[in-house]
Amino acid sequence: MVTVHDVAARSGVSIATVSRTLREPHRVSDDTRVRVLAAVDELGYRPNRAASSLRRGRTGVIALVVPDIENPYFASMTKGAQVMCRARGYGLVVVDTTERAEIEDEEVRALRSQTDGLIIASSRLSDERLTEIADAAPCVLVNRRLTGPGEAVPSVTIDEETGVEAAVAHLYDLGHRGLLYVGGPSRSWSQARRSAAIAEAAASRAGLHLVQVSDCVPTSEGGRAVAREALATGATAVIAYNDLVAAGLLAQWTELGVRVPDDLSLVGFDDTFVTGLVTPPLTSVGVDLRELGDAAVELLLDRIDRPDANAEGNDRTVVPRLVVRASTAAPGAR
Amino acid sequence: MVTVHDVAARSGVSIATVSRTLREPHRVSDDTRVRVLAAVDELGYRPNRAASSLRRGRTGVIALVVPDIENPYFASMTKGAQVMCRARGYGLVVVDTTERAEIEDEEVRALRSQTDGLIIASSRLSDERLTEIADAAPCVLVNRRLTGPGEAVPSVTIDEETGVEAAVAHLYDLGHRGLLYVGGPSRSWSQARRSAAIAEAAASRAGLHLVQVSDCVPTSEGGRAVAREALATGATAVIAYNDLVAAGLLAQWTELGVRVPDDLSLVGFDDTFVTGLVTPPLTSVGVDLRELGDAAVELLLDRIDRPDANAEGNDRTVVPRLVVRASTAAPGAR
DNA sequence: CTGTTAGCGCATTCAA
DNA sequence: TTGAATGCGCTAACAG
Repeated sequence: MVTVHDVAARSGVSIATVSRTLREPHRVSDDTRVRVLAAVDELGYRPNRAASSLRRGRTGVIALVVPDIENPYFASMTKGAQVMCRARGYGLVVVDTTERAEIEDEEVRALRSQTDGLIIASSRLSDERLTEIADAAPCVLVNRRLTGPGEAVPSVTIDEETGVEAAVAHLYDLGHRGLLYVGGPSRSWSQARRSAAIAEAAASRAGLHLVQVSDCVPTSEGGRAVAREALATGATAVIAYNDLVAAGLLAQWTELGVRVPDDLSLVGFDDTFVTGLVTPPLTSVGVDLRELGDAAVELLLDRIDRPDANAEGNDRTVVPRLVVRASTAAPGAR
Repeated sequence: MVTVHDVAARSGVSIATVSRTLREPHRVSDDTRVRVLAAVDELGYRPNRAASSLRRGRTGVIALVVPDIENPYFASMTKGAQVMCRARGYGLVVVDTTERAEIEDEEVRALRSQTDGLIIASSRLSDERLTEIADAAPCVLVNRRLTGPGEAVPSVTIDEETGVEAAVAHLYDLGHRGLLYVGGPSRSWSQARRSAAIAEAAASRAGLHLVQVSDCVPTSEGGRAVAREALATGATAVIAYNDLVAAGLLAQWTELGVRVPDDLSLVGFDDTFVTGLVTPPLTSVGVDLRELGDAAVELLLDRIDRPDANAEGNDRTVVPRLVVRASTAAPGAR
């Protein structure tokens, strides 16, 4: 292992100067700088992160906690976070909690003292717990906003209302009057918001009849499982909790001989790459997920790098857009 | 921050005993152990990883380097690796190289000195580079086996021959005689192996005519792009480089009015969750990807934990299985 | 079984 | 502009 001492010896300066050359290049003379950097290069020196962390009290690493990395939603978010971290010289450790609150709690507890900050996406934890955590370490929430005592916790959330409104408007304008919403897990914060937003968007439209099914497992299997029930509602348009559920519905319907969009229009959520995998390609509403990851990292790093910034104004809202593809059309070609 | 000193003070022992209680519980008396652990608990003490790493010369963290975390293939692998790491008390940092060799090279260079070991999946680097890397740090390769001087580098690979053979046999036995293989990027190690294996499997079967298309972009868009060309070959059965390509082919064919499996049988590769997203569900050949991640972590940690184990026998081959779903059938229902 | 002690490699005082 | 010296928190000898 190459250390500062080796570099110092090679370039004929002290270890302090080596360290300084790397951290504050402007504080050494041009001459020494080149000599030191040359030595660094020749020896292939890389500062030991553990030592540096110990001394500085910061690790240069942040953690991203997600429920399930296999879910395209979080995979894309992770990708965005990764890119931003690279750009800002931070390391990123990704933790998959397998959707379990205990694991999330445990991991977060461990992580907060070993990283410079946390991004917690779609948390399963209670408001109280999250407030505690944010109190102990820099923290950004994604898909969750705390109200009350924890409201100082910065967060990145999606403007579900706008997204839902666009989807409902789209279907309504096509002529649909019977609408079904296949909702996800009722404990999910996003689910609650989407469900409420859909109810509201529907209520404000004359003649639009809304039915909601809830607690669908948010996977394609979940979608398959409720496909029949969905048909039985007699709706002509269906909005699914996410693209995976939509894909499941679509697959099962196809097997049952129901055609989309001829017999039934279908809208997904999140606009993941799944939309392009199925036939017909799925109309979906969502944000650029990489951007979501990006934004969370940015918010967190700003927090860390200047902790004296005002705690207010630290929430970011991302507005989704409706991407119309081939799974929606006017009803009644039947 | 709570340190060993706080715990020591609280429990009336020395800092050495605190450390010992945590690392080698059997080497302290029952009495002290309970006292120390109680203090640890009350104070919420967690050993500082940076300090521990610095002192021990090990970080307790390994890195997993993948080309693209958004790819379901690597997402699933990551999940497996994550679970195994948790079980063995290691941290995992996942790095996405966005399919770029320079980034992979750079990241690996940085990572190898800051982690206890590396898992490099589907590397874009040259054999020479990989040999060098493995020389400098514990390293496990996934989907790549080095021959010659680097053959001591442990690896986890898939028995492509067996998988391909199963797929070809399945189609042949169904009665197909015109087979098309839509191959992936020619620089890919897996692609080369699959292509060769298919040629061989086809050659050994009387009357089977094989056509290969190569360098398809390994995404659903790539599949869509070659869909027409694939039809033009006149084949009655198609094997795609991976499930994404298969999904693309399927989607495009469906739009063109070609029915699967009635007009054409289709087999994917990797058996990812994409198989269940499309209609009809895709016959696919692949390994359990989580297991692949598991195996890689296990191999690496064994290497790390007992470095004196013989360097031989450190390769693991995982045998894929053919999962027959609804996208394959006898030809000529036409 | 337990305590004392000496660093791990680095960043940062403080003097020069 | 540079160098000498200190200690971050922890673990592993070693001594008792």
